[in-house]
Amino acid sequence: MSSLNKMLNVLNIFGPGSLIINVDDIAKKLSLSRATAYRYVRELCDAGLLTRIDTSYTLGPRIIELDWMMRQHDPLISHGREVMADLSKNTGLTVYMSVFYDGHIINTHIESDIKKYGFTFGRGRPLPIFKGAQSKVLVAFQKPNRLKKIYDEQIEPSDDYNLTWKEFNSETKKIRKDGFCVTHDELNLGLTGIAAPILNLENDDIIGSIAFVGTTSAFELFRFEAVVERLQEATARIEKGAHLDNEKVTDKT
Amino acid sequence: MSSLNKMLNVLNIFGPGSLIINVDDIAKKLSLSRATAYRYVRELCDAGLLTRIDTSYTLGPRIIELDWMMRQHDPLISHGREVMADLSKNTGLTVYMSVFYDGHIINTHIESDIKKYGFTFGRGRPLPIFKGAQSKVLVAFQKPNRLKKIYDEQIEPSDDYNLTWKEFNSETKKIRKDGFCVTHDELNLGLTGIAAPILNLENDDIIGSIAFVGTTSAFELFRFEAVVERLQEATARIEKGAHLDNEKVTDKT
DNA sequence: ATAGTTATTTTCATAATATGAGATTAAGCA
DNA sequence: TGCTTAATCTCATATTATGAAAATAACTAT
Repeated sequence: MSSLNKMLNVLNIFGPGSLIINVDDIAKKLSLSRATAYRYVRELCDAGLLTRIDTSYTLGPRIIELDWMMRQHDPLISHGREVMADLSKNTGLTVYMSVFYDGHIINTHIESDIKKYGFTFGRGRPLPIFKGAQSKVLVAFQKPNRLKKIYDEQIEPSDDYNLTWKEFNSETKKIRKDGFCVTHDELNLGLTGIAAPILNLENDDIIGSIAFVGTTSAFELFRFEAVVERLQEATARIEKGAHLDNEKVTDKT
Repeated sequence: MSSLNKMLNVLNIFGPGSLIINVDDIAKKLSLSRATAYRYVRELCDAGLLTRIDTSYTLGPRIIELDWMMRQHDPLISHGREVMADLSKNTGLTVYMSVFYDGHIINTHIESDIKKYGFTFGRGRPLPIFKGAQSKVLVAFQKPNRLKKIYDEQIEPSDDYNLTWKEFNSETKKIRKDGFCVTHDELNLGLTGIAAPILNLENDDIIGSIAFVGTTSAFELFRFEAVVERLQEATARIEKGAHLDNEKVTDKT
């Protein structure tokens, strides 16, 4: 194992339950000498990924700043923010934007009347790989070789799922054919979600998803087709916006 | 320079204007061989700090997830969120929470009617070290040796400031005496800010600040003392909440 | 599906540096 | 201003990071 790898492992020991750690504990947990632990911590502090609190260490300001930069320049967010706010305002439902990133699914933006949701389920909230409308859309639209990889690595070996490759394959095929996905009670009891993909217009790769989420009884008020239509209008607008950005960038070169 | 340092330098070249970079450019910018650049990028991708897009690389999902974790477990945010939302609702002003971190000042939470503010000035937005009410409060309440260090390293050498140590010292002393700070037009023309410190009740160290920000004309509506009082009620509540958390944690050990 | 292209990893010898134990210095605190 | 604890430095040695080129893997387009 390289020193680079060992140093980056320091970040892994920060989690709920241990957010502030002193150097001796870091050394112990990663089987490093005190001197080496101090060296790693110093490098990470210099980079801003860690910071000192009294005589212990915790995650640093650089993380917050980098996330801000990512948010500022994310074309999906900049084109989707207002669109999503409108959807939320007009329906009273919560609207999520989510992405697939290295085999992980996370929310990247939320628009909701309920402030608490923004805190708990907002940007950065990890989601299971194939539960809930967002996740399923994001997975279903991956390229065939990726789909297989996801199944082999994350669905098949997991106790949370009980899907044969055939079942998985036909479920994703249906989602691709429909162009959206509806789920009930998969992430939270009593909640329904409807998600649609955001595609890259140049090559049809999926780059994100938008979802309506609300109580199942709230959804009973709506005409299903109308909700899907609104969702797809929204994704279409975001797709076009991101596409235009792309053209501008490629023009420069 | 250590390999650790060189690897972490890769993160520095991602910024507005260059958010997606290919390995050859990384190698060139940091004077690394192709092989080494690939090695660094691989380590950073494995850690989730970078991620691949097509054949280039960009900041990764780990940053978003780490920020989410920091937000979830930040005692100031969890105790301040609702308090701040109430302040904002009752006044129509924007309410900021900010912290001092390694010589940098950043916003960590915002409550505002104006959604756009949340995007642009929200969590992660860097602030100048001694302009605006938040920054000034956060600096003024630092311990004397830190105060001197901040002046020497960031105020005195900067063209943005024209303060002698004596002036700086008396300005911070006044802020400490008042227990709050008011500024006009320092960050944005036409805006006024009022900030108060959030202190650690055990040792009186400053751990953050809360600020009202709004147009100067909006402030004319309010009785100044009443606004300050509301602000200090809010900081007192957050201080007590954080203090209780602390006691719980120390009880465990 | 397959060839052709480009991106990425591996190999290997060597130079560079990461490492640990203890000594030294700096920082924090009463 | 001392006094305690945290952090850095020193130095010899083992470890590994490095670059150039070759091998492989991942895409693309047919």
